[in-house]
Amino acid sequence: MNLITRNTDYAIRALCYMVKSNKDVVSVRELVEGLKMPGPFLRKVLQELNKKGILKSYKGKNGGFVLADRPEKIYMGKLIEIFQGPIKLQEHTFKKEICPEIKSCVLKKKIDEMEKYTISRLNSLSIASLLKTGK
Amino acid sequence: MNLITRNTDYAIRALCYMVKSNKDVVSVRELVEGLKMPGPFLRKVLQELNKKGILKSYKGKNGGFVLADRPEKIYMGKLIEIFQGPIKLQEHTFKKEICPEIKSCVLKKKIDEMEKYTISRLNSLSIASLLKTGK
DNA sequence: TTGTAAAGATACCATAACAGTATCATTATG
DNA sequence: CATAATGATACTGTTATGGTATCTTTACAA
Repeated sequence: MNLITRNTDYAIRALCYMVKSNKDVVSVRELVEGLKMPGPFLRKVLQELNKKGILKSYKGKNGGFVLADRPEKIYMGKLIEIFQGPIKLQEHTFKKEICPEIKSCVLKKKIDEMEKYTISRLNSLSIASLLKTGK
Repeated sequence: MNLITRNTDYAIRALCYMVKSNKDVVSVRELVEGLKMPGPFLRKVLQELNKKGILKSYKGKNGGFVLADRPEKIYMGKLIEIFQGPIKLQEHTFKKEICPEIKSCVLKKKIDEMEKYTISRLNSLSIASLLKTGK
């Protein structure tokens, strides 16, 4: 199972790298060199982050990407949602057609509990908090 | 994401059905009629449960399956493991080749925490506890 | 003693999600 | 105005999931 897929993962690492780099603008080329990721894929990821307002982009020579907000304000929950949609521990299964006893389904209730816990955790975890090493 | 895949789900429902039926032996045919599941697939699921000691099987006419243990002793964690392998919220991602900073990776630690929580929950949830409705 | 209704074993198949590539257009900058 | 960057989009390979299909084996009951 993957709570976090590859594109979300790349997004997280790229954002961390950008914060640590302390530069005005960071290009895909630089990120690829620093992080050993497949370039075209990472580009697609960053374009998506731009569309969703996490990054700002600058085209043309010396262009690149910049965080649109402080790293304290960028949460894992949001990033996951961007690339994977709403966070769910269980998809499709608990629908009427598949699970006729959905209303009384104890399993569904329990999984919903776990889901809430997971979501709240992910929503309290920011890029900034990932960078506080040794603490 | 699917904490529980279809085969695990079918296994859970079949086991619940068998407990509620109060019969000595329950055949696949009966389960298919009662639960509206694809027969061949369910058969494969039950065969697996038999191999793993969750069910006992009887071949031949009037044959079928019986729980090998009390429903209080059959846990979701175990069922998931049978069909999906060890429970993981995150696979493959946190390996050296992909995540060079694995030792200090804060994200990994946080996800490991969530994983432990989830596993402990699933391991405290038995077939019997799913059947205690209204409580 | 034999037909039949069950499970056992295995091989095969369709679909969708994931991970990634390839290409061409657009836009700043020097 | 060449070039180095992003924007947009279409395509592709692989794998996991969710099944089918088929043949074998076994036991009961008439």
